[in-house]
Amino acid sequence: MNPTIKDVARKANVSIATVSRVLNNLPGYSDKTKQKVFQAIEEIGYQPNAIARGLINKRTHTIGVMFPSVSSAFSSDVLQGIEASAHDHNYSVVVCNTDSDGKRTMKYLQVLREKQIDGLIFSSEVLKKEYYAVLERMNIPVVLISSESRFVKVPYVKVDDYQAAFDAVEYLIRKGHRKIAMIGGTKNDTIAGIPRVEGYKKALEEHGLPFKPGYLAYGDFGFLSGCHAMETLLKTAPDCTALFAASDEMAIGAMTAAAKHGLKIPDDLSVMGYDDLRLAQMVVPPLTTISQPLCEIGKIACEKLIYMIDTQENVNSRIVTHSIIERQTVRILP
Amino acid sequence: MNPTIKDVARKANVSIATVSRVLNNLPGYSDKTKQKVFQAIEEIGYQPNAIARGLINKRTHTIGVMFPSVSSAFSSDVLQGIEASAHDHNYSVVVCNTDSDGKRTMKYLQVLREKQIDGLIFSSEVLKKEYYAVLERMNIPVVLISSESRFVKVPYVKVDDYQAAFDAVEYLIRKGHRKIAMIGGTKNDTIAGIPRVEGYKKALEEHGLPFKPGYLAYGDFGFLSGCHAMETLLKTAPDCTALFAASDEMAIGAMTAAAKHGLKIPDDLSVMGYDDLRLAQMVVPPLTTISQPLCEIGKIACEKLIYMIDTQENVNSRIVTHSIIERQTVRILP
DNA sequence: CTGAAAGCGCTTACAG
DNA sequence: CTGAAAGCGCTTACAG
Repeated sequence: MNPTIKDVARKANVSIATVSRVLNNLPGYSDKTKQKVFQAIEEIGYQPNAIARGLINKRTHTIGVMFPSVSSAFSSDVLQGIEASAHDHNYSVVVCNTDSDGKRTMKYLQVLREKQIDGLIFSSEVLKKEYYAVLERMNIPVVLISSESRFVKVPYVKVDDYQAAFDAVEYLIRKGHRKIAMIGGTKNDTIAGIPRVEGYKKALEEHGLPFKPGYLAYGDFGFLSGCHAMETLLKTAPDCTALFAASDEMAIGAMTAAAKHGLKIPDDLSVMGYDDLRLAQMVVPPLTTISQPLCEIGKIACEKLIYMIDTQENVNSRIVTHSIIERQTVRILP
Repeated sequence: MNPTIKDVARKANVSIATVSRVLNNLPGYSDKTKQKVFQAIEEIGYQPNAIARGLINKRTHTIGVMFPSVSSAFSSDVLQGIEASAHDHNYSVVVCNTDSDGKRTMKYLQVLREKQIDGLIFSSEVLKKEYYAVLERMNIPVVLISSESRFVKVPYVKVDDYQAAFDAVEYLIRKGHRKIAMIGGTKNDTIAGIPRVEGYKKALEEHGLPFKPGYLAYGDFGFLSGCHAMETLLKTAPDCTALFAASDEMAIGAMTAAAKHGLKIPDDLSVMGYDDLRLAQMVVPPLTTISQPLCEIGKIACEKLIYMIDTQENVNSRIVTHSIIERQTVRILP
């Protein structure tokens, strides 16, 4: 049995109320009692019971974090940031893997509610009405990562995918490319799929370049899908000089497929990715790509969440700046 | 204010004791009351408060997980497995990032204790005496991942690194290689450093091959260190035909460095990695490597932990089987 | 089958 | 400055 506040009270010869006061740094005791109490705590190795505390305070100092998949490079970097910030503020984080499954998500929302978490970070998925309904009943703050919700004003923090894709393609154009193909992510993905394709189209348009359907292929963000998409593009866009892929994995898949067909990168084909995974620096040649400050996104989201918990005030969303990491897969066209 | 058990008791016209009974599926009420209670629960949208429950039951259905870094490929895959298994058993998992820092670890141990977690999974680091001392006072079960502790009998689940390295090198030998170099991980790392080097030496020895110090270089498991180590080996082991690296990242770094010097892989140099990261399949040529079932390791560890929590019994350690993933970086020597 | 009451380990008015 | 007591939302003997 772990010692309780009663034990220290007895040991220090004071009431539990007094012990509680010194524990919580409240006013109302002499220096002498304070010493006595601390000594007693020391001697019996007392640690407060956060559960009992939580029952009264209605604060658990715990937040929930939901990812479609905790093991993705994206999630794990974001999680690292969240954890760091949470720890700084004395919060714990419980991780939930939704598998992008509605039932699982609802189940999780329920257990998080029962466990009385103080707030929730919801990442990389659309916040369905159904989810929001329970969040509302839980009456806890939520912040979204890489996602927005139109019908409610929940703050989000994310990169502007549309703009980032636009910038990537414009970068290619500035390097002299006119025939630029793209491999999009999952076709109807409203978060990382559609906006990036739109940014691509917009960049072409602004620079007076025609959009040709044959120049656009789709994958699912994964390596293999990048290989396949490249095979397609080799037929439908044989004359393109540059390629923008909506993920590093697809970009690398495309590079692999291109190499199989004897294309040299960047001499015969320039390639740009999106994500800046660790592996982007490891491939040959190293991949030029779009970088999102994932760890920082996690930190910012967590900070916003804790701010909302502490103040009960609302908070603004935040578009975080992406950047172009120049490496060696883009060639300057004369 | 969320509704409490009192509210449903009032609504259903029964005592809170009765509500509690139907909630917990205990015997002692008529079918009619059961219906009434469920109806009341439904109507007012009641959810039990796990904190109040935890205070009495001394069970929080929460486990802690400590990693040196949650964002590493290793940790995130293991975490995925842990989360999956925990969820299946109705446990939540709170993640802790120790940064391999003793103070941070102790701090975390303390908050986990205050939060009354039911058990702990401790990954990829040596369980110091200091840590174990608080764990003992917490009186909760612990299981280690990819780590063992000599002075206490805490169960672990891991791959046999010594054996895995041995197998890798033996594989190379079977393919006809006699001059095999190695890039070891962090030199004094007792978990993933030393054992792999020992396995390498043992395999050479068993096959009557001499161990030459010049054939062994050290890195820190990272990509860059692999590049550097390869540069060294090119001088100290210019005639080697095969290389075993203690991590995929180092293997790929070595491949990159070798390529810079005009070596073709696997024609001029065979390479074997360790980890089977996603990127192992993406490099050209795809890397032959040692695979650990990370997700499964996480699951097994979690299952063992929950078993210990439930039964209070001890549990055996588990060596999980690694495998050799044959891809295209090892050439058969005539 | 059902309820009143004690108690889990704390915090917080309230009274002195 | 200090303590007795109520209460947070539950569970669990105990009595009926």
